[in-house]
Amino acid sequence: MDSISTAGGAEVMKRQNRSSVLHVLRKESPVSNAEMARHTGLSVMSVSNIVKELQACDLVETTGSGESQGGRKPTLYQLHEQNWVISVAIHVDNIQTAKINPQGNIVQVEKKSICGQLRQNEWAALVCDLIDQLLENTEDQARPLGIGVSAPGPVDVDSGTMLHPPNIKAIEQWEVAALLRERYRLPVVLERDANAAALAEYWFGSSENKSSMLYVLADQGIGGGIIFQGKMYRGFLNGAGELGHHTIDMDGPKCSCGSYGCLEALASGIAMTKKAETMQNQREAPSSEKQQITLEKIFQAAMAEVPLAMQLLEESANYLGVGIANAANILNPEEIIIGGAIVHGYPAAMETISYLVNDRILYNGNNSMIIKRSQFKEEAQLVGAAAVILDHLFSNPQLLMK
Amino acid sequence: MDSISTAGGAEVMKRQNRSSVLHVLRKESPVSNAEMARHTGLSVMSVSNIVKELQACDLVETTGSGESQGGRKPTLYQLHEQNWVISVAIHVDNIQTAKINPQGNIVQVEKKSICGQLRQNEWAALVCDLIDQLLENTEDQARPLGIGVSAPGPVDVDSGTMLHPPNIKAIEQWEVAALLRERYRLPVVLERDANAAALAEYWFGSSENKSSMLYVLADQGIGGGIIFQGKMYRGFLNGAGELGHHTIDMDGPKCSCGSYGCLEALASGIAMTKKAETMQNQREAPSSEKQQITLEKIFQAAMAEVPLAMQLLEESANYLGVGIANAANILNPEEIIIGGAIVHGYPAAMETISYLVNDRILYNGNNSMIIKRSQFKEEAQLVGAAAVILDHLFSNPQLLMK
DNA sequence: TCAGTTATTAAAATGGTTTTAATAAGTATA
DNA sequence: TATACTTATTAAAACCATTTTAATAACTGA
Repeated sequence: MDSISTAGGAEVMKRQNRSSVLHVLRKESPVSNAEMARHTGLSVMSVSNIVKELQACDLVETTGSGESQGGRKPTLYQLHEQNWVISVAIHVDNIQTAKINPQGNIVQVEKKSICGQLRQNEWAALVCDLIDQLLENTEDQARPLGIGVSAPGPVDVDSGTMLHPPNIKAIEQWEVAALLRERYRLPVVLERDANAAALAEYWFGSSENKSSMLYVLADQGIGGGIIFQGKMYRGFLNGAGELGHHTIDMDGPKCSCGSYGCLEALASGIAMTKKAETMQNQREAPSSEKQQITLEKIFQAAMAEVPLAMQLLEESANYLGVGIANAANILNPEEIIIGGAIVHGYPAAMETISYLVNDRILYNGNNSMIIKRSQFKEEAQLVGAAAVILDHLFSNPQLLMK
Repeated sequence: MDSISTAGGAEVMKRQNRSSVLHVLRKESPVSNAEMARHTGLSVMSVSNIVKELQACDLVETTGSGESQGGRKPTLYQLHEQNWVISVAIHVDNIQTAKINPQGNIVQVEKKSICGQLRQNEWAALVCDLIDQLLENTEDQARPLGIGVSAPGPVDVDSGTMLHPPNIKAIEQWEVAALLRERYRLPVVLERDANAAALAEYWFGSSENKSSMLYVLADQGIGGGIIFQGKMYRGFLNGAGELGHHTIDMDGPKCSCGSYGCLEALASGIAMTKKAETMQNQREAPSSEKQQITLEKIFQAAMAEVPLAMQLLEESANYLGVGIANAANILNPEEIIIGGAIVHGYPAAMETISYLVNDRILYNGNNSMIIKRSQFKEEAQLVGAAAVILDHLFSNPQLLMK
């Protein structure tokens, strides 16, 4: 059976319609039956029945009644606020877990920093510990609905496996989804971090919910996530959106990936600190006391208007502008959201980037493409992991109901 | 109503199922009811009924019976070969029209070269003339099912309007779809040329029908089309796939689009001829008789192993390799097909490009990404326009079935 | 207060799909 | 050659989520 096809009988229809209603509830809530009917194209009666079903499963609640549109006041509904999912964000140097409700609000967070090299089973133990902490003080009525995991790429989404993240040597072929599914008996979905962050922004962040969005994560490295037709586009091997590793200067410096002149080798936090170190070495005697340079310090220096720092950041913004314009010409998204430390630590970067992208983009009738800074900062992946599992559950409502 | 949503009742289900069957008939024919049921996920009974319906509309025909799989021989079906659509390919210097059947075979072609500047209404008259010629000697039983039009971008697909093609000055805001729909009383769809060529390759060409494909058209200019989950991805303003205008060398030459170092400014046919002219001028006295350089002549020179020509083409292939690798890292397609004069006039380009792409691509487990040369040459857009209208009809079967 | 609008609900009708069961037409093996 | 087993097709009945129709509820504005 073709996975693309949506053919089928009443069962398929039922699933699609419940999925549609759930997605509308998430996007438009609080919302009335009548309005949901307009959004989904279903009859009011069907929506009414479906909502009643969802209420019976404690997935939906009433939030009072809305303004009259000239007749009887509508009853408004939303996804039940007390429901929550478990969200896990695996980073190179820390792990976060959280309870997050369907509105994308963080109810509780647990975090653990990681010093030194951990083995794979130590990572596993840590993740489970943090989840257990979330579950401990649970006198909630509501059960967790599922677990979403965000992790550095590459990942195999289908099997829920972390493959071999370049900056976490000890992890290889870790079937994290299977582990958690087994242990907690819940639906589990794994997603690459930039994709998760993209979905966080699309669902709960600065996105205006256009049908296509490019999310760029500009931090120590540079990655991205793509939304096509309201859904995440992962590509063949979950490698879509790796715009950090596209060449914008064929004569540029060598990149960690082996190519030359990649955006990441020119504009990333790592590239900037490396460049700053080189400049420092040139100016001071090699034997003198060296100060450890970090991205954070570059931001601070720029805030203090140190010319070299400002120049470094401005250069980075320039490269980002060119690179993002490239991606925009290939993808032609309706909306671009830029997140990560660079645009938050040096807000002026957005101006440079916006200018360059608008200047270099081929098709942009009436300058209608939107380009914005992300709403989420460090918590992007965490909220994103929640969005990922919620998306999975809403697209497969049979996992939630009955 | 959200355009993304597939919610609805029996009517929606019916349309989706007929659409699925039609698409399977196109992809897998000749094919039995039972096999179609497996492909679509529908019951055999439903497929049987739907096929019977399609037969009644003369859309499907039997092609005898297939091999036994251990039981009764299956009756095989395919889309009726005698049906056809009208295909129109608008190029900068010529117009082609054709009758094309659902198997993608060209039944009849008409072509008209264009010398000098035509006005918009002259273009219109010419297109209609060529279509009329197709319809003239029609003692066919079957009527044409619809009209597909391929044209240089930018185009507005929704309204079927050619906006302002940079190389056809006289055309601006030409509502070509409305014109043809009015005149011939048939469904009409307009598509950008590179997208049409991409669909031609995906449906009828070298594609192995993976779920995602990047098609690159490397000719005088450089463009592209993207297939995503088996469907064309157009982007916001139908501008997706414009990888000709992404920068691969920030210090590169100025491009016609205003940017610097675009792939098109470095690797395209126009870029090569320009470069060849410059070299010629440097070597000869400016007053001497100059030979007009064309892309075709460069290919011939390379065939004759003239070093300069070979170097020019090899350089172009190099740029293409880098540019396509960039797009591959952003899109991570399962399959890349490269068409246009450059890879057909200089086949060795494929080796260079393949090598570079495979070398520079970030995620490519087991080298499983496919990279191939296109099957279609000049006729790509023409066949593509047919694919585009067929796709439209198959996705909206109510247009076909009474 | 009455006419007009919007929202919700109940019961019946609808309509395409699936199920069940029967038939048709092959293959493989003894 | 007969028998058992497969696979494909077809007909009638059952199914089931949706829509339709009609009635009711609740609010606005003149």
